[in-house]
Amino acid sequence: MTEQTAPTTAAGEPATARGEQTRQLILDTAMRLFRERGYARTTMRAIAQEAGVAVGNAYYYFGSKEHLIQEFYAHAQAEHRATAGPVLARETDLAARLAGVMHAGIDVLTPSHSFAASFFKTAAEPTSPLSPFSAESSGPREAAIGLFAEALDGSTARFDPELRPHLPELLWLAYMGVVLHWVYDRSPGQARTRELIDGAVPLVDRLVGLSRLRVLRPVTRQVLDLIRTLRH
Amino acid sequence: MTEQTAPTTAAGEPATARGEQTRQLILDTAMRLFRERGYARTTMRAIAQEAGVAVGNAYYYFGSKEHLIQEFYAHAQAEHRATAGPVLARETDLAARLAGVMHAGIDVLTPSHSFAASFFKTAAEPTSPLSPFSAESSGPREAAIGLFAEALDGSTARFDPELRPHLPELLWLAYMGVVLHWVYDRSPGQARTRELIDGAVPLVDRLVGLSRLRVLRPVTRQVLDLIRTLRH
DNA sequence: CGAGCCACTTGAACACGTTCAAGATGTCGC
DNA sequence: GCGACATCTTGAACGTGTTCAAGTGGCTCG
Repeated sequence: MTEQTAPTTAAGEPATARGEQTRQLILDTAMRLFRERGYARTTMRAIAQEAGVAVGNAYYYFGSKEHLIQEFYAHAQAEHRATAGPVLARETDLAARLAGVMHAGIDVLTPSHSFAASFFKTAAEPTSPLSPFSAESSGPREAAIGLFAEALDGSTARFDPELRPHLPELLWLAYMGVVLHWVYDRSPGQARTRELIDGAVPLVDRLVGLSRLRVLRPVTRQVLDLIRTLRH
Repeated sequence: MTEQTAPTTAAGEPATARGEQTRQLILDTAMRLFRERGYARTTMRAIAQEAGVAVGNAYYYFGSKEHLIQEFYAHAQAEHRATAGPVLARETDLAARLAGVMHAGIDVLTPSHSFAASFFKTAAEPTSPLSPFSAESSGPREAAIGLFAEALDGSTARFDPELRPHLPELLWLAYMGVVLHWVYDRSPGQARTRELIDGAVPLVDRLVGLSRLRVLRPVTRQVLDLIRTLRH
């Protein structure tokens, strides 16, 4: 269904106060039901009924069931920024800043872990507008990468300056790996993922520092060459 | 639907020659249609009709539409092994062996790139039996990891022996990253992914060799500690 | 105050994956 | 040959996401 043509733009934005209200009502109801029953077991009919509107009305505001998730996505992104703010204002150590940003991201996602898996399913599809690599997601993606740029620039860490242009994106990619782990993490409270962050961040910190080392210069160059090749 | 209880076992294996034949017929038809029209646009009704059987008959042999993909999955795994065989018999250089295994994997997948994306969508769901990390996939997964163990052991490369127990799985993980890139790769013939392999393999080769370096001993330890922590 | 317009709302209808009770087909023991 | 049993095979029916032609309501302009 989504295979041929993924919807490129969301359904119409509301133009009146009444519309805005209905839209919010449907969205809130959907999020509540998703959390209560999970994504798959929440039907569009149930959402409409609980919200007291017709099924077609939900489709007036949201192009598909997936688009309801996209809202959640954007919301989480904004919350991530807000939650990471204090840490970035306080810490100067790179490891602390990175850990802060990553933990903040997981903090925001945690209450939704149960249905984030289904969310992830559709997000994983390359043609889906929900994909973190898609053009439609470029806004939130850039914002997230910016968060890592900020974590980097506000720190006292020293590293090979050649790395600077690409490091934020690499860190974001590592964070995507963490999120991937989190999605699959069945340990209570996703504690395993917390351990992953706490273990991986010092490692990354150390590697970044090592980039100043002479022996590793060729490796750094090789990494950068690879990135440049892939980028065109 | 798959959210609550993912089907743990495939539908009944055929017990008669007739059954085996019907099963094969349905499978071949499905694969043909998947390639022709893509996964989403191929309906179970179409498969049944083209195969000349009733819709319910397909469900007698395959628990769901996803299970049809699982067949493809297993088949590709076996083919990967076969395709990688000659390279592993010929080469002794680690980089050449790794590149051989990875290129062989992509070779096998390439004809199915168009519908592998949809395949990937369901495989990405953590609760899906199709997930490369799932218990149901442990057979193919172990086989794939074994392929990398073989690539490692048959090579002349030297590295920190402490790495040996974990390296095959790490290499497999890197390969999963390559596959992920391939799925998203829209360049003609997925040439970009080939470049990724050719660029990343020498890098991995070099890093593995560097593990013997004194300065990097702490980093190696840190990596191994992290892995051990995550593994329990 | 009325006509026209636009934003919104409705719910029946559609196509799809999936289920299942009923039947058809073969095979084996006697 | 024949009954009994396991192995298939059938297609109508169900629940789902989604569409769309037909409304409904309130606002503006004259």
